[in-house]
Amino acid sequence: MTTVEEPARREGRIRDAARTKAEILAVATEEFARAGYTGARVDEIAARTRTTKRMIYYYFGGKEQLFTAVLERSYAVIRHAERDLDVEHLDPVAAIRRLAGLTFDHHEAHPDFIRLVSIENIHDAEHITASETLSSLNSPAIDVIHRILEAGRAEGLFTADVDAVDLHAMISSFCFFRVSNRHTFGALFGRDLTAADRREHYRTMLGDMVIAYLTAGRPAE
Amino acid sequence: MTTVEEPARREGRIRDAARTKAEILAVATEEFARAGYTGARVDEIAARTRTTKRMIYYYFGGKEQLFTAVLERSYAVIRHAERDLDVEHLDPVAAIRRLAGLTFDHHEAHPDFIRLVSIENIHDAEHITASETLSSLNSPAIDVIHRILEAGRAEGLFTADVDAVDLHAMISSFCFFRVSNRHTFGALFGRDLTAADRREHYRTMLGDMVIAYLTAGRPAE
DNA sequence: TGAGTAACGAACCAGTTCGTACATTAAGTG
DNA sequence: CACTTAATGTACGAACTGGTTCGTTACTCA
Repeated sequence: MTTVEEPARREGRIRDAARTKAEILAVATEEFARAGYTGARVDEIAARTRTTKRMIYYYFGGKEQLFTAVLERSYAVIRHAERDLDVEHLDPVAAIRRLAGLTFDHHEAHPDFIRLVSIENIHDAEHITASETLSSLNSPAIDVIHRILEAGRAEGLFTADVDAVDLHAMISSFCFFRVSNRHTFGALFGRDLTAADRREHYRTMLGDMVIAYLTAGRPAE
Repeated sequence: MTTVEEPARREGRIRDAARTKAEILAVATEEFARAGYTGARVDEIAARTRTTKRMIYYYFGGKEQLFTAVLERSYAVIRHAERDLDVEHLDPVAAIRRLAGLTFDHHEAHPDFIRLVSIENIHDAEHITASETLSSLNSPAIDVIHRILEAGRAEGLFTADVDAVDLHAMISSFCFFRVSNRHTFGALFGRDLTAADRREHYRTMLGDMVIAYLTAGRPAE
């Protein structure tokens, strides 16, 4: 152990700034999502890394900036997924249904992201507000929805003149709530909203709801 | 100050167990909602009370039990409001619309409760699960929805055979999200979902959405 | 090749935080 | 009025926590 090196084990372990930084971010994402901002421990994040706490401060500056970096990376993933939506070749009804379905899938696939957003809301979105990267981040999804809605109205399919941002809020709220509130909802109503065998049911329900809203004759107002 | 009593000031200050307990609960509710479970400080709660930290441990046992007590009291308020729903004298469509409206109003009126539920979800609802009071708490709202749906189906008004719990999830998700995620949503999309001048717009939108879903001819399935 | 620098680690520190031991006092009760 | 007990306040401590200090090592480029 003194003179003999263990090449396989030590490989790539030393002097890799990008890797160290990425590893800290990955572990921090898990830890913040698990325990909340205040509940997350810098020491714990460091311990689960192949480096030390010193490096967290070296690369990120502090706990607050680390959390902001975690949020920035997480939102970047979403933005990336939204850029690949590719639904505008479909007819408006199918396009909206597919968009809602993909939003549904994405929320289900990223529960850690949902938790981070919940946590950030508990802290009044102060990190997002302070981050130039995030506050100037336009969602491609809004543009997609906007164009689909216009096409749908042009074809006389959609009677409701909904705003794209509002529709996005409507779709997101169901997808988000289903994941974010699954624990309290399950405990209080005895129903697991994220149970695998009800997945298709809720996915369809969301699509039905949105399409029904967009295609229904507006009620008296 | 030594012999002369100040009746108005000292009135009801000493030896009032019920009052001390209630005051601790009220302050703790604010503090937990403000800072989260881990972020809330027992010392801070005590300081904002007319009593000391000793009393928190005397009456509640510890931070964890105090948080559970806060949740129990908060949910009791909801349950109480739900018992006074009184919408079943209306026709099914009006009843659902009114129920959705009242749910909407209740969420808007109790942002602290929303935050507590978000916080409890971050902690996987472990306090609710452990509390007998809460885990055995049936929501009157579900029964109300159930009966309205049956009436609506009997009258041939509602074509969709939605489950009451699912419809409750659908209504709640929008009401909840609008309050819980207002900070991140506002920061990212530049739209304040809780702005007073858009309140009626969203209230109507929710009602339209639910009714459209319930009355629409079901899509191919 | 050797000096400069980016990357890294161990140990430490000052302030905080939950919880408790101990002392005290108001209010019933016989 | 003694006497018991529920209710309350003070002071303290052990463990934790974010952040820092100081020193070391691998890489690179003149």
